Amino acid sequence: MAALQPVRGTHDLLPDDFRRHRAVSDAAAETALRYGYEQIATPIFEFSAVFNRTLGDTSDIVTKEMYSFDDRGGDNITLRPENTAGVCRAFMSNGLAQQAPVRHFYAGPMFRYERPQKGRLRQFHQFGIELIGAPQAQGDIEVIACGAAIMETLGLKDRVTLELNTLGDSASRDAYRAALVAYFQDHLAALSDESKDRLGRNPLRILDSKDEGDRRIVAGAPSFDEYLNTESQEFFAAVREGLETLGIAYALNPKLVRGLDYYCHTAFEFTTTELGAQAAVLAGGRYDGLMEMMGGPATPGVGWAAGIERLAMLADSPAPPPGIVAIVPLGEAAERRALQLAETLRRDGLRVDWAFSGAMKKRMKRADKVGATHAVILGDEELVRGVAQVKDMAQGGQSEVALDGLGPALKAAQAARATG
RNA sequence: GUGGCUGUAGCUCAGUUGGUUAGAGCGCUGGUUUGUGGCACCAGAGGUCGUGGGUUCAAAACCCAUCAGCCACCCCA
Repeated sequence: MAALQPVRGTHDLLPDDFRRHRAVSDAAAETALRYGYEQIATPIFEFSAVFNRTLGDTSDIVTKEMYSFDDRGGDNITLRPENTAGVCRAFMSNGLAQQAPVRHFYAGPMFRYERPQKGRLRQFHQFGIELIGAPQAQGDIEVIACGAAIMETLGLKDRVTLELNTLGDSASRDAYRAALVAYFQDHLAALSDESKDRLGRNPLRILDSKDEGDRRIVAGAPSFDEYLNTESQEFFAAVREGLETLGIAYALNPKLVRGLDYYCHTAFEFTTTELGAQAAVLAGGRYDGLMEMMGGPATPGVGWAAGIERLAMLADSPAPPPGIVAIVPLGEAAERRALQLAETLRRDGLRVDWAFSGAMKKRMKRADKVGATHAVILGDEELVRGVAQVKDMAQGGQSEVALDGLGPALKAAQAARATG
């Protein structure tokens, strides 16, 4: 293993990458704030039980993808593979039930030991929102609307589709699950090995199998509609009606299933066809049973998580930060003066770059390379007179400006340039 | 975890049926005289050919292993 290689499935975010990354999370945060959500941060690691209990002990995430280890005190710790469980844990730890309903959003790294692919990393970043303590369908609608608004802000509205399904309440789901298991048991021999395995862990997944043989069997499987009780049907109808009221287009996908055990009722996913197998770009649902699974009081919740890297790949590349200014001192005295000058300009709110060495030509070249709007040329002669030559890098023109008031002058010049 | 494709300078890639000092474009450095970038021209630096074995007189090219990326499955954001 090459020591200078990053760990498999991780990568560095260099300025260009990071700008994309930031553009996505900033846009999402700004939108979430407008929906009344506030940012929180939970620890990157939790006691393993937080995830074991909530994600279901048969899910792939828990059984083979968690980064778990014993710490020096002997506690079993896990690097968070997702953040909903952590947010719920925080909700209970901090007694936030008093303030319910509570609206939170988060952004940060998650860890899953998966086989890397484009848009699938071992350390990846999610942005997500959670609405806790709201059992009403309005909650589902709001949360989806917020997701849709973010897609729109990122310019992805026409490049993603919202897929929607209901998993019903736990009574409906248990009944359906039992019926499905019974049905598939009868056809066990014809099922693919993978689906045989799924039968024990997550039978709903078989419905979405890509295996030819499975599909034939699935065609005759009982349909969820027959098992959805009135309450669940009404709830789903309310969600759909709300989305229609808001003009949010969606496609019903009865095969849309959640991988994690805590979901019920609404399940949704914004998907794209532009990222290969990694189609889901923002996905979530309702998780009314989660808090109880964790040993707390029954508390309803809805939320979603979005893959920041995936969105960053789809969204337009943001422009680099504008308006940097380059200082070009000539000679030792000027060099010393430049130190102060740079500081002053920075306090005036300008972005300042300067090469620490090199002849004028080299420094001018650098000024050009970093995209400076202006070069502030400071030589011995200017120094005595308390002025600098300010060169407009785009126009090529140059004028003399007094060092006092250089900051405001540069800002004015940049502003004029930006508008003109 | 399963199957497949790929791996040559900082980047994108070329490298004929294994055969002398491994190439290009971009980028980088320096120069085209003195305190002025972009353009052009000239010159230059930079490569353990992913890594480790093996076959061969000879391997970047063939074989094996390993690591990494990518694709599909799987899983999911």
